[in-house]
Amino acid sequence: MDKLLNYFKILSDETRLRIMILLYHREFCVCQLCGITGIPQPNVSKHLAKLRDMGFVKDERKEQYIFYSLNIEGELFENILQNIVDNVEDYPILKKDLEKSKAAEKYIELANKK
Amino acid sequence: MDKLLNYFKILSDETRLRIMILLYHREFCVCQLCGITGIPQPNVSKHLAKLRDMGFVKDERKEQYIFYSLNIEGELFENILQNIVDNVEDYPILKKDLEKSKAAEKYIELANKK
DNA sequence: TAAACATATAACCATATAGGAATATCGGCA
DNA sequence: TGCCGATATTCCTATATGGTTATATGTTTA
Repeated sequence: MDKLLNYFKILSDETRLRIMILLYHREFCVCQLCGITGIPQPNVSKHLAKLRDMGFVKDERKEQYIFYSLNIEGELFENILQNIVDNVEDYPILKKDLEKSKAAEKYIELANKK
Repeated sequence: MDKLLNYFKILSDETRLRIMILLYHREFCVCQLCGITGIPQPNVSKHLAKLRDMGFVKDERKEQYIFYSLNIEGELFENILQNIVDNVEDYPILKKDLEKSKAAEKYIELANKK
């Protein structure tokens, strides 16, 4: 039951929901998530750590970057995320995130050049 | 988006999830919810008030009792509740609640006789 | 109208949580 | 090895949340 409650707790915070929806599409590194969402880096890292501890994402280092990806099993959770994505027109913040995520490489290059 | 976040916030608390799953089956009055779940009455009332304020349940007085019922629109939310019910074997607390709810009238009579 | 019951509210406490700012760690590269 | 960028962690604060206990409100009935 705790797992179930944790599902919902995770999704009940706007920052985490934004991250989860992005990761539902593909993996991103921390600086990409920061660039896309505009959320400060320590904040993103802290939420990712919580998501990792709860088993909802996994991380993998690639060179200097650490990429996070979803690590979910069970249809309920996937159905929820899919439904949100299907109705993304109703959630402007999520829609903008997804649009910006199409140029996600940019947020790596920018970080490198600064 | 707030509505969506509220969905998940509501479901991320065990007490509220138990209440919601019960109300997903049919309406109950406060004392029935207390009797079935064993949760203290002020506690149940407070959660119901929050659910009502958020628009997820509605109340209707019938004689001395106030009955609460679900007031949800949209497939996402119903699908979530349905999925939980379909897998109720995984959640012993919810299963026990539902079993006790079959004799829900008992908790009205008991209250009356005490 | 007074008593009994159903429900709601208030006061209080403990805990959890999220964000911001500063700093620490860690890996790659000059 | 020492610097730099990427990420993690710590400290602090403000706020929200849930439970418990006591009390208030409202309805029925005798």
